[in-house]
Amino acid sequence: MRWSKAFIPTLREDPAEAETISHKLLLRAGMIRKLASGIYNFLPLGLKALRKIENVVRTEMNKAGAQEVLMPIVQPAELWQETGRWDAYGKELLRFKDRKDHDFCLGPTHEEVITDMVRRDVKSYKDLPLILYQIATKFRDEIRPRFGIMRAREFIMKDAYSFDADWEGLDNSYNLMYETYVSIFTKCGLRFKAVEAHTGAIGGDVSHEFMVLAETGEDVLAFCEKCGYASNVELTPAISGEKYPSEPEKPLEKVYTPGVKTAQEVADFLGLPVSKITKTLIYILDEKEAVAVCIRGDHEVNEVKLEKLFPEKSIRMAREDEIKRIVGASPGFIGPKGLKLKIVVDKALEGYPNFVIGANEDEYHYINANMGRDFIPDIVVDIRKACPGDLCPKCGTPLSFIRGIEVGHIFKLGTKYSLPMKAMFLDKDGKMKPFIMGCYGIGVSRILAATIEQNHDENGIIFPWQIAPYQIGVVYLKDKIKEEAEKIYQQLSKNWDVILDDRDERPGVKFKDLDLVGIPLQIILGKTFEKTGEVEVKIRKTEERKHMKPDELEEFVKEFENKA
RNA sequence: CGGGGCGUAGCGCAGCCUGGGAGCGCACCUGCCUUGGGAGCAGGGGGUCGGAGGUUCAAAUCCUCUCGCCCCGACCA
Repeated sequence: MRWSKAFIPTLREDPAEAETISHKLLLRAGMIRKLASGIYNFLPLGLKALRKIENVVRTEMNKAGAQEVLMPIVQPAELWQETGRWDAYGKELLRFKDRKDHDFCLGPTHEEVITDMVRRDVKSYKDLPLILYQIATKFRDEIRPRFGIMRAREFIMKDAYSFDADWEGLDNSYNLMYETYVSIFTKCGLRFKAVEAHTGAIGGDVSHEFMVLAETGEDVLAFCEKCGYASNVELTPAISGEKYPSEPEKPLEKVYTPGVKTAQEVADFLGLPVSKITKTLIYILDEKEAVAVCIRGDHEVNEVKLEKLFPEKSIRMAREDEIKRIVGASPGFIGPKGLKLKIVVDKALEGYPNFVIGANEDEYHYINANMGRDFIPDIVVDIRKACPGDLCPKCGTPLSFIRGIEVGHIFKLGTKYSLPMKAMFLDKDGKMKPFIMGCYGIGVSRILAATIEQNHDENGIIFPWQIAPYQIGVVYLKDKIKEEAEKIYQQLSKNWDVILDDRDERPGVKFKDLDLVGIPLQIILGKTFEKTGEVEVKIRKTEERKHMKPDELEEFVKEFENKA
């Protein structure tokens, strides 16, 4: 491609709408433009990068024996009603009616459609296992889209579904996909980690997330450097590494704590560490029952654990007015003593002597509270998020924590969809059985954003070789040497994606643009070329500059590619 | 859904409080000049000031409504 002919509208300044690095750079590099909130156009350069990612995904999926299909984005309500998700899915499912007044939705995921596809035509165990996938547009009407294509409403996803005759088969398919994902993300040049994960709206019991490690990630991962254990903190058992000193129980004392509400404020007011404060949160179950959850002030409630404690029930925090009505005191002054609610106490309070609790009376707390003496919990369980200082549930080593961007998620679904949709096959023993399913997603457009979050510097994007829209950029700085640049461009284009900056621009502009869009190798013909006949090769990532004769380039690029 | 902010040229913004010429920088076009890190000079094109209604002799500016976008919150009391 010649830059003079290319539609690559780069921007000198950061657009005001962008907050995160990847969002700013995608806009500035002329790869995407917003059409509406959470809905983006992909310009040529952005699409090219996307295609590169798709290509890696497709190649590896095919290698694993999966077969590509394409399913519609518009889906009939009937299928969603079969699994009950028409009602269960909530507002993220964008629904509408056609001219005949029939209900449809835009597909946020395709379990129903694929299950329907397979149940119509797969009748025998002989056709199993079967793994089908597509790379397609999804629509989820996110509550708050943000960070550009990182959390968009319309986005590109690779979703795969496996069908097996039994659970062993599912294990095989699942492991196969796990390995395939490892090679996909490795080939994309990403630093990532696979973690045990929460299954959420898709369902099933086992799942793993693939997380690209980046400061700006929305998820937190806990992992063990020693044994390799890793999980999303939503799931990590909280095992305290702290040993509480045995300390005689002091008498309970009510203290006046005017205007201090948060645990930190209470701690500061009383001159105690935050860990000595407890906070009591009120949750509403199924819109009728209230429960109190009591944890240390320096800990956080893990609502996924709460959900598991009360399966099948909807859970939300109580509003301030509800708390006043139920407890008779304001948030910030709630405590377990004398509360006429079910009281869930976090395990970290077991054996913890002399802590502070709210008095259930505005402006007052109790100090020197002791569990068992001053209040009796209904349940003592692990209900908090794991945090630094906690121990690995597998080997007891202190855990490490890191932020990540979820780019892949694989699930063992079992019969969650096949059973309600009556997707059955005839097994060896002559019996009808439901398919044992798995599903496997990769956020293709999100990988593009995640790649940039992980690979950039102050000058712009630094694309990994495998997914760079252009791998090589050729620049000449004087018209006199245009011919030579042209020759190099022609030559290298036979094997690689090359862009020739033939614009009538000053050198600075060309260099800035090349850096901004993140082309891994820059071949520069300027002063030195005129003098010595050697071109300069700049490696974007390391900023190394090498000089060589034009006929050495091909060999150099091959080597560079092999190391990438 | 709650709170906050913002909509003025392609992008970034000023002007609004205190009503009366629609501006600045970048980008774009023409010419000269320049050519190793987003040059300089001169000239030029481009706007229903998000939309509707109202107040006024007069509205980007004041009032009402509306649409869109961004941020925070909706989970730590």
